[in-house]
Amino acid sequence: MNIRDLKYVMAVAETGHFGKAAAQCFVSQPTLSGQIKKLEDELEITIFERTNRSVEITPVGEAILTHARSIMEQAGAIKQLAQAHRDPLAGPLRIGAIPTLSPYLMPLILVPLKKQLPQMKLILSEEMTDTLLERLHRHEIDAALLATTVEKQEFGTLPLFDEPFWVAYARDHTFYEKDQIRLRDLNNENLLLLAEGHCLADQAMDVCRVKERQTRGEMADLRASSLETLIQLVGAGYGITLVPALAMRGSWTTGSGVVAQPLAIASASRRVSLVFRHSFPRRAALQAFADVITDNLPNTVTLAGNRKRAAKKKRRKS
Amino acid sequence: MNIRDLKYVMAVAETGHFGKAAAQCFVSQPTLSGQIKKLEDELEITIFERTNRSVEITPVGEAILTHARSIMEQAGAIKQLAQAHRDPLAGPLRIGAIPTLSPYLMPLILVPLKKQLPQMKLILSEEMTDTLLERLHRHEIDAALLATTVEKQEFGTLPLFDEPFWVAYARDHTFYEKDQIRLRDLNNENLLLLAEGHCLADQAMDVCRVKERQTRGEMADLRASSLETLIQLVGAGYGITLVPALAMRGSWTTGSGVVAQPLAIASASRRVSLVFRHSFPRRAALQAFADVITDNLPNTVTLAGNRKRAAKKKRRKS
DNA sequence: GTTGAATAATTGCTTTTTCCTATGGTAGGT
DNA sequence: ACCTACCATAGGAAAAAGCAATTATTCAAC
Repeated sequence: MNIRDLKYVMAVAETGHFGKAAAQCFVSQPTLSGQIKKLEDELEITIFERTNRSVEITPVGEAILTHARSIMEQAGAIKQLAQAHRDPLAGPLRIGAIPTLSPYLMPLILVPLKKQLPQMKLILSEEMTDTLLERLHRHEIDAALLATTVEKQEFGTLPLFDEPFWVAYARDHTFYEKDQIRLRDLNNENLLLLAEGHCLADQAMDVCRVKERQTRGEMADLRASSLETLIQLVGAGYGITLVPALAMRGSWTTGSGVVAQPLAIASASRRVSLVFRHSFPRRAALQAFADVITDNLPNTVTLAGNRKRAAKKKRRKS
Repeated sequence: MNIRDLKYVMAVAETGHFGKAAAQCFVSQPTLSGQIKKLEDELEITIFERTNRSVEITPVGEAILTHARSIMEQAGAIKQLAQAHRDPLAGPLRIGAIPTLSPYLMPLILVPLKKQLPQMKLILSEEMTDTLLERLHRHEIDAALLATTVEKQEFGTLPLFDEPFWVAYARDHTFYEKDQIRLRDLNNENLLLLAEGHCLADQAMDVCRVKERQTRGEMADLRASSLETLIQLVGAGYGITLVPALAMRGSWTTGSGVVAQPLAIASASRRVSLVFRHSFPRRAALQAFADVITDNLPNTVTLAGNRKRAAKKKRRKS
């Protein structure tokens, strides 16, 4: 059986005429005749009772017609589905992001995204790097916003921007007097960290040249579960910490008694990238999404690699 | 698009493996690969995201799968429908019969029919010859039991049996004394007829060698609308009439004051046939139906042409 | 780091199916 | 008696689907 054959049957049933049905299907009359006959032979039934003068559908044929119509509907639905999804920008894009990035980056891009790619729908999730990679592997998300380099061949990477670390300390801390804070200034401080698994914790230790078990001070075992909590600990005088630049736009920056300033350390930044499966088919959607991000970043971060900051005014006019 | 292709897609989705899917569909892996690719090209979408290691269906693919499953179901339904109707004896047979035959023949055959062809369903209608032929032409019935020969090329005929006419008269009629009633005996009688359109009326006139307008006696304009009414008129002494042999089994034969006996006229019979469209596909069903009729007739009628009366006792044993 | 196993894609060729043009045959109408 | 309208058939060309063998890639194991 064949969808085409069913279309032929429907045409004959509709027109009551093999010739007209053939024309309607853009084939020759013998072709249509043959296909109908083939189908009848295959099913071992007579669908049309025909004489030279008339074509009448049999009761069985009538019953078949009902199902044939349903099949044509479903086939049409498939084509429409394909049509709708053909624009790779359309359809939901499942994005995961790390917790030290997501709450600060998303507010920056959601509104412009709506404007620039209205047909794109985002499904966001917020998890730590390892979890995101696992979910990416399992096709549960389509791409992940990470701040670590990923080596696995399975994945590809779209570098977005470099995000400097700032040092955060309580207003009454001695750092408040300094113009520049250098690496050696950090060495004597109690570096507060996020919980294990957060890449920010590793990166902070990396910048400060400490190893996992060397965390100093009485709060060595105290690790915050979120960046906001971490800031509160800093404000309470438990120590200092490093925060990514975009987090400076968080609500905590005003009236929390915590001050932050850039570090005078060149390497003190993390590269944020969009990581995806190489096999993911909608590369264009990812690229468009990445472009929206890089187009809408504040100057506190540096665009990565070959990216240029877009001329925003010009874009708005067009 | 093609039902086969959808089956391939479903197999891949099910197994997550092109090779296994191919085996499941009894084709080679390259064949299946090629067809999937063709379908993807045709729809301009990616249905499966594949690496050497894994095959994952895309969201679009998943959506398509739903419709594909529905299509497969409908296709299966069509095959089942065909299967059910493949036995040409099965399925309803729409039979029309003339009013002077139907009420007397049907009681004889309905029970044996149920026994011999339990899968056959009859839809009966009772109308006069012309109406039946008209309905046959319009495909409203599949065959007609008639007592007239039909010339139209459109129709075919299956002769069944010859049914003699008997003469019916009131018990106090002079015929009651006669052993044999011949043509000349009829000539002086008032021949009562059925209403116009009934073939029996024409045939009775034919047998008695009278023409339409020559009907004799005071009741020339009185024509009965049914055979039962006709008999009542005979019983009331309005005249005589001819009745077909099978009608002798009717309820009127006892206690109505009407007597019937065979005519001593060789040609005084009508041939009952099954008439059908040449284009009607289920010839076997008609033949089987005809066989049931001829197998279950009383000896008052003579089987037509090449038909033999079945050995009933033997048949019952087997 | 090289080899091996697994697996989908590609290639080249064969078989099957579909399609078209031309022709045949039949029933109805003029 | 011819003409017309119509579906069926025949023969050959084109397209599609199929297969076996090979290639390419990636993961895993030694």
